[in-house]
Amino acid sequence: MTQELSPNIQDYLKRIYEITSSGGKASTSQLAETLGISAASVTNMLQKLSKTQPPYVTYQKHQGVKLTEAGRLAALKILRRHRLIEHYLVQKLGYTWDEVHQEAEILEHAMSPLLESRIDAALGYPTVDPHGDPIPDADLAISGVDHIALSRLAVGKHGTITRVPHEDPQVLRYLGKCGLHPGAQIQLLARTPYDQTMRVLILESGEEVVIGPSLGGQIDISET
Amino acid sequence: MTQELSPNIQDYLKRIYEITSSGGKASTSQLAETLGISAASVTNMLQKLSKTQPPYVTYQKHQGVKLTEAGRLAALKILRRHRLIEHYLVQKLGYTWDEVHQEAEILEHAMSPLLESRIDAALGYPTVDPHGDPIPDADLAISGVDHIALSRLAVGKHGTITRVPHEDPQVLRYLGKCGLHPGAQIQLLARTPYDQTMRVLILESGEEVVIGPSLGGQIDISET
DNA sequence: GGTTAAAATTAGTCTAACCTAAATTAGCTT
DNA sequence: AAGCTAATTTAGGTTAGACTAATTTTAACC
Repeated sequence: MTQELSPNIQDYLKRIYEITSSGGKASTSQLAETLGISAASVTNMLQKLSKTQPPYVTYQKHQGVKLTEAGRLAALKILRRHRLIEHYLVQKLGYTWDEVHQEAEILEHAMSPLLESRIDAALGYPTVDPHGDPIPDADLAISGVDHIALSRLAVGKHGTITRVPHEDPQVLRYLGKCGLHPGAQIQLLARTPYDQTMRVLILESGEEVVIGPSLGGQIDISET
Repeated sequence: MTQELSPNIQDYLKRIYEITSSGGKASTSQLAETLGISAASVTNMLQKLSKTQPPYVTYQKHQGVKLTEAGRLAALKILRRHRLIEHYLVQKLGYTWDEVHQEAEILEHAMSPLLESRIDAALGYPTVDPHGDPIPDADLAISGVDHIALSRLAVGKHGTITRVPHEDPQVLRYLGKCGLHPGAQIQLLARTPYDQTMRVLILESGEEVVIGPSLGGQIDISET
């Protein structure tokens, strides 16, 4: 049961977790696309992961996959490592938040339980990573904060950024330049009816930023 | 030419470097033994490494291998990462010197050039790792300190420990308990003629330790 | 200089991932 | 309800790196 999973498999499980965390199933083509491999390869792996003892996913032909409890725990374990590393690189080694995802993507697979706990302690047992994503604790419990997508915030309302997308360095550099990091106070000034583009006021700097709907859907807010 | 070498190949090159650093060639069986794989697998790999463009080793049937310049540089690159990691884990994350080798063995393959330089800077550009092994600099230049094996020190002479073996945690815990770390001042009190066992005085603590010849051959001293 | 033991090599398999090309299925549109 | 298209699966092949078993080479000894 607790035989070490290959880095490869861990990546699959992590990706399935990310895709399904907002509900539903992960499709073969979604996985193929985001993992950068062919759909045929994904099918193979999903079949394999559904036939292990215990199975890590529930799979039915043409229906996509969901994680089993074993799969969810394996995904959380690697996600914890990923996010701890991101936090550590920013806090202790002077990385910027757009540099850490790629680095963590590799380091997460090279991290022993001891290193994990040392880094956790060195950071003071953090609960979120630099992008605002929650870090599962040592028992893999993960906090489900309730936030709302910026794109769903009502016009005129105030809020605090809680989470931003974490993968795309370009997006992160842009957000960073605007001051749109977790903790930043904002007010939604307007939303264009036609294309849903938003005008956002950043309270700290008093500056105004324009955010499109697709990016707005990936930024989370807690209303204040 | 500068296509990334696989972790596997890096391990081979590193091992060949370690075996041949005191001169001579690395034999198939030495490599098989220390890498923990079969001799047949090693032969395969050596043939492959001697046929790359550029070749990483010079290989002739039944004659063992030596690194080419390309192979030496690749080995030093990974050795630099290995030793930087060891130093970092001890200095910044509270590891003991017997814990770091295994950890570095894995992390070295997950280390980007950026991480390497950040860790190097965070440590103040160290020149030796916790076991006294020299760390190649960013240009892969490595300092050739001249030391002598403890087992070759003349009886009665004083010296400073410069290097200890780095792989075996048990040996390291023992040496640590004795106070036999790089920098420690010692005097060789006696060497038994029959079995070459040595009595060593540790000046700092005033304690006396007995060291066998095989361990003594792996501890380096600079005479004082 | 021949015998033999140890070391090294060859030959042939195996597994984990990936791939492409071909076949099948699901689900939408008429 | 038939047909079409996109998604998915199957079939078959590749590569890296390991293995075992069988063979060959080296070197050492009498």
